[in-house]
Amino acid sequence: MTNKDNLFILVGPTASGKTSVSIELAKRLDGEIISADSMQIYKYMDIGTAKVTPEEMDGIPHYLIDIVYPNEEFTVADYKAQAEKVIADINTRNKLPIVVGGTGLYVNSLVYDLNFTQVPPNEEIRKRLEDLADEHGNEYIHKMLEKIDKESYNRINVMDRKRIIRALEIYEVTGKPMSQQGNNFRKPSDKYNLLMFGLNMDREKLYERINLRVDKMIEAGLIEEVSNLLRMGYHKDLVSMQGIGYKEIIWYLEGEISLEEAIEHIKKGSRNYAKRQLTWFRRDNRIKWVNVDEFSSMDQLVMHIIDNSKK
RNA sequence: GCCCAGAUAGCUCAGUCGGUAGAGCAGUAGACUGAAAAUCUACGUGUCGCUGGUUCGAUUCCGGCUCUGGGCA
Repeated sequence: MTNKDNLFILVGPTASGKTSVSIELAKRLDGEIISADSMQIYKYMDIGTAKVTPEEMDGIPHYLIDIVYPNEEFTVADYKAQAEKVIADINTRNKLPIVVGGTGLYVNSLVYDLNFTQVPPNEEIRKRLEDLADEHGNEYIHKMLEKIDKESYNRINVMDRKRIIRALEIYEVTGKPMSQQGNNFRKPSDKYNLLMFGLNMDREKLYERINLRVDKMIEAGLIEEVSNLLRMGYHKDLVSMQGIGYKEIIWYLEGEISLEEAIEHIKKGSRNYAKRQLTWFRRDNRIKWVNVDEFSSMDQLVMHIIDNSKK
């Protein structure tokens, strides 16, 4: 009955060319871009996150980039809330919102039936459970989970401390097991007129592009970017500083590894990450995949996507 | 030219007192409910350099050859 908001989504592994394709798409579809990237939200972290530059944007509005300082907390729930607001706003102006990014959980927060309103992280509880696990082992807290939430206990591996703790935290705060919080990760949201496209290419080519891009980041001054962040007081164990490219350069700056080793680590980390991203997106069968290699020009590629979005 | 040491998984190497082999890394697949570039799980067949010999049986022992290090001339 009521017209649903439109939402166009472009996903893909790191270095697959999302940025340039999205800008081209936005120009031709009268769109505006919303990033779905858990690292590009941070200010001052530009080179290592391969953030769009103002020149590349070419006048297309971009949202959810540079929205917090590297020492600020930002979670999926924040992402979902802000992104939904921006999407609604773009729709009321009769423009097309285009979500672009590689962070699977962020994208899924928009396209699956999830709500994150119930239990914000509680550092006190986490610390206490963390200490318990340190003292008695993961098995101990895993057993605690078994008693209160069998379903989550079966789903979560003993070694996955982070998720065990989260499940216990939710129970402690609400008195209800995590598995009964009413989120349905498998149920697609019907909130939008949705179009999803995924960029991909041969694995070998993708890895070559990743390796090359890491070299370019170093040339572009990644080391300076990281030492500036440290100088500004952003500490190495902040979530933001755990990003690929940042933690490794910090190891190098602290003399733990050579620059060459750091670069290899960054390349490997990025390759592994790209693979994990693909695992995430492959399971969503709403995504129409586009093999970048099959197109000889950006123009052709973008036209192909636009043609397919009309069907 | 001679002497020595190697040659085993994509890489670095272990091993088989003779019964066709296994670690680390790389890689692959997967999970993901407020850290997600995080966190976690699973997955190891390769003419054991080539070629003869001994043997019921050789990647393993012996000979020759090729290649790679190192040394001596």
